[in-house]
Amino acid sequence: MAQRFSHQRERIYQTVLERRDHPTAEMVYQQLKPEMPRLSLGTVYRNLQQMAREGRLAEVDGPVTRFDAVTRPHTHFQCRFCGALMDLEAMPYDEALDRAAAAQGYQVTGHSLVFTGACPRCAAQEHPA
Amino acid sequence: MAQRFSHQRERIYQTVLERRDHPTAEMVYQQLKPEMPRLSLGTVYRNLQQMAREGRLAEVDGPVTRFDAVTRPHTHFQCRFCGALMDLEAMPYDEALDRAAAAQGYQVTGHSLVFTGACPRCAAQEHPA
DNA sequence: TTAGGTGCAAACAATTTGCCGTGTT
DNA sequence: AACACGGCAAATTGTTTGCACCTAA
Repeated sequence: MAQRFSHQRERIYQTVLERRDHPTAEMVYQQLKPEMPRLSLGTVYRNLQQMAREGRLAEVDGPVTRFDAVTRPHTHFQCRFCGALMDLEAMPYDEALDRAAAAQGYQVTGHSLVFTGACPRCAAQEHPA
Repeated sequence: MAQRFSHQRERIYQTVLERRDHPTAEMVYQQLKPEMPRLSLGTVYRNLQQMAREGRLAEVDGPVTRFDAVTRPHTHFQCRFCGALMDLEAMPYDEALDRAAAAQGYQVTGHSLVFTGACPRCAAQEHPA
């Protein structure tokens, strides 16, 4: 019943932790394949999902699911030009938001806040709104 | 080049508009099939996507994409028990949020705010936190 | 008449699962 | 030894696309 140690799982976790770009299962797989040639994509999916269930990783949903090793509440920014998903500092209203939602009759356990727009790099190029 | 009138598209739009549960393509298809037996799921996907591009509908992403006829900024609540996705009144901090994110160096064009927890109905049943 | 729209089926892409051998405890 | 884990491939599921026909303008 209890969980056992697994070399693969630890490397998968470290990969998500070290990368700051909230990788997808495929991205993790591609990165690890060279050093673990027998690794299978199914294993990556299974472990990411398992760690997400346990709260060791956070899932960020979208057309393709991304994973985040930062589980404390924070905010994301998605660039609609390059597609990158990056972290933002916590919003000043974080707790106030949960309270406001709770006031509408819901039991709130958390929230997800994602901003959309142009990241500094893409904005610097030619991207007229 | 210009868009033409299409009976199917209008019924698809009305369906999303009338339902308040942010239906998926499949849900729209199931609802319309009885009255339009020759309707195809591909057509539903094509039209939903087209209307989303035009801004006539909003896309809410997740493992399965949902569609929303309310395109003015507002907030969603997702129940983690029954899976329902419902509207919340606008949060009091809506514009302040965009300003806070912009202060971190991004060109913000919008945001998505989704709360998670138990909806009133599920909370009323047996769902200890 | 002439694009745009539709139905249908095949193609795709992301993710899950069954099976069976392997590794941790 | 027991049972979680991993590899592999097949199966599911959500979504897109090619093509020939239909229809609004």
